[in-house]
Amino acid sequence: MPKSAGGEGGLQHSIREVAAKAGVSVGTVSNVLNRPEIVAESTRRRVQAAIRQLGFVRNESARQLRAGKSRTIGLLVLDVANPFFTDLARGVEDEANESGLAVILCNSADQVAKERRYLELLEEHRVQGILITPVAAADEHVARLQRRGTPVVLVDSRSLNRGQCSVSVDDVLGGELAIAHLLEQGHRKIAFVGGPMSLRQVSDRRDGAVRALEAAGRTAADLHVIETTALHVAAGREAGARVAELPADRRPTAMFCANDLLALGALQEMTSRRIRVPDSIAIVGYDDIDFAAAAAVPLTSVRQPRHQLGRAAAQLLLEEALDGGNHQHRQVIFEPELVIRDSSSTRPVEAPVFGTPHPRGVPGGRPPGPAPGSETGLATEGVP
Amino acid sequence: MPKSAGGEGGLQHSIREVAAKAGVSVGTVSNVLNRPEIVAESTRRRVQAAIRQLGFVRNESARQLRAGKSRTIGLLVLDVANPFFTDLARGVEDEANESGLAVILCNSADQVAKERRYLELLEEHRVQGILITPVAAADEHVARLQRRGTPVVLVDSRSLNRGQCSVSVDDVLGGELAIAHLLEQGHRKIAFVGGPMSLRQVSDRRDGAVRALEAAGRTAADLHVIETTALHVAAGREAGARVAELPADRRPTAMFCANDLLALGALQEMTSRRIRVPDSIAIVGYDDIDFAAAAAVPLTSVRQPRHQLGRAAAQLLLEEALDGGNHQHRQVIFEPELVIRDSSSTRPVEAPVFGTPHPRGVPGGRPPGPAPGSETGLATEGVP
DNA sequence: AATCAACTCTGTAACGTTTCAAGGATGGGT
DNA sequence: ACCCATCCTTGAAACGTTACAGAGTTGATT
Repeated sequence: MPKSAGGEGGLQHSIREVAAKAGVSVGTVSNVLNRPEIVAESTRRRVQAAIRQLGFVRNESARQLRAGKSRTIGLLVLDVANPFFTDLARGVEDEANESGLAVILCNSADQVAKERRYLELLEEHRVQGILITPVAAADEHVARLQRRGTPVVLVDSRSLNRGQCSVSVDDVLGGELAIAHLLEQGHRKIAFVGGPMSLRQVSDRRDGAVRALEAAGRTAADLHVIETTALHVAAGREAGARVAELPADRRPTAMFCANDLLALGALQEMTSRRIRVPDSIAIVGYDDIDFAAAAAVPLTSVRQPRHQLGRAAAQLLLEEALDGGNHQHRQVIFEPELVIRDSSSTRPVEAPVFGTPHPRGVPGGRPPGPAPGSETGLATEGVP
Repeated sequence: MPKSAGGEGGLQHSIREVAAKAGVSVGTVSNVLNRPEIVAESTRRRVQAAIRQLGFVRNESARQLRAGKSRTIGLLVLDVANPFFTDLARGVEDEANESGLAVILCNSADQVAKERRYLELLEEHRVQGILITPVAAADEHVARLQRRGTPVVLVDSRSLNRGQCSVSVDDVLGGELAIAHLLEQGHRKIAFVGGPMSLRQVSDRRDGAVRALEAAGRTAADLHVIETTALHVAAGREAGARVAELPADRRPTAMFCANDLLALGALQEMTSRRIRVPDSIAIVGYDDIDFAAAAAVPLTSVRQPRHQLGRAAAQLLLEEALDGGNHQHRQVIFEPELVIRDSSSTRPVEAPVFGTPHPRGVPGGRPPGPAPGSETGLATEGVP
């Protein structure tokens, strides 16, 4: 017996020691582990007993080395502290678990360097595939990964060249919904808060805002763009301060924030300056995270199907990983939905919206579900 | 040349192919990868060129198999959707990254079964160590892991038998602070909302509440305990409804919730029922997540040093993983701090508390930092 | 010349699995 | 008695990496 003998006390045991203890060959132990039905009952029991007594635990590295693939997928997001991404992550996890895969969750924190490091790490780990919300145009890295054989699915992002699958929500439409609503409320001077513009989500939402303005016979110049360096609460507070400090005649009467964290930050700043929301300034957020409804002034927001986004992305990835060669890339696009609450509407909303867990059919909203023309296989996912 | 030759196009390349292309032995390639300084400059360059041309990526499984250990640590938390845990996770990640380790983040979602599965998975991956916030008394599993040689550090939890390192915050004290504050505000009928009681965090906070009551000459019977099945927003709403529906004479005038998610849920429920907070009922939360300050009524909460908790835990783990044999287990205990905001105080607070990112020196609070008697090496971490 | 040290490089043996062709047993049918 | 099928089990060959003992080269020193 190599290493320390018997008992549970010893450190790591190998399959070989189990074999020795049970008086069989290593091949048989492996069979007990992987295809127990082909080994005789008595032997199986003997081996299982040995496994239990030794406290044997498979070495996943060795399995993977042999298999050439790991039983893991990677998920690389922009910000784990943002509830949008944790909800998305849970969707991914649910789906992956059903296929017996583990998820390695990585946080690029908006940094290209971190993103690159994590992609490398995931590739070294030979993950089955990678779900990524790219920091900027990470096209080159992603393409290289794919050429080397790692499937990649873009999450909350769209594939321009159709070179990979992607799952996203129509951010331009989201921006339109938000601004159309504000225009309808009578606002004329509107600020767009968000950044960095290199994030597609941010620029798309701004583009949607512009489009809505133009549809109402106004121009892009009517949108006061306040670019932030990041999408968290602190940046929102800062942006709020910048807005608040504008001379009264130039100050917008409404802010459309690129995500809820910014909106919550802006809201905090306004409250602390005793600027009333929505009376003095209206605020609309984006994502409709759970905390939006619980905010100081319940937040109007553009809802995205986060959990489903994650599930759909994982599904596409698994499909590609299993199909192998003849895989047809697909772009799944979900539709966002406007949820109106107090922060943008002077008139009282009909019902206490924030009392229901999942408000639906709110005026101004559109039915959820993927946009026309998108994939239908997964599309039904969008409509509960 | 085995497999597809040359170019970046081919799939996965091994060190052997790099060696062939560069006209050296595999050993040399390995040296270029791991100790480039011992190989002659010209050879090194040739090898590096080959690596680049082939798009070679190390196989981490093979490295790990050879090394017997992976370059990864596991972090198993109760709820990734809870900002408390994501903030903690970022602390862990920061610390791990500095040592070149990756973090596998797992979510037990309060389920013993999931917890067990993930522990097994992490052990199979031969992680350097595991940081865990146990669901219940997971003592047995943890002990087994340790006997087999995987270091384990309990996070936000305390080691009873001193069999492992642990990092926690004094939850009993936290409970005391909360209730002492409510008593001082004149509340006499106080509800404690939280569950399941099998979570040590929950029962400790309740015990602290009881202790504060007793210190004020009252008894445990004065605490109306409302046990919830989980610690998320929905459970908080439910609990809020239960409280709201009590006959007026039996309804408490204050609720102390075991975490902020519950508190936010309770707050939403009250608001939607037009029950005024804090006038009709005061609410105190726990954790002081970023969203607490931005709530409908800014939430009084017991703050925990989340990021530092994560860093400290990772530090202890790495220490144990490297020290190997002669490691002395340590229990690091931080102190919580009460942050008073509108949800519990009828009198206006002195300053617009929710305007500052990190309110300090709030009346009723105590200085942060580890409690006396705890480790000092890491202890200083607690005081910025 | 012979010896030595300093430098590079090579070849091979692990690491712990899984897979698979081939090798026993066993027992039923002829 | 022989052959075959069936059922289990075995042993060895991968998988890609690293570590290490040893083999060549050089160039300087005796």
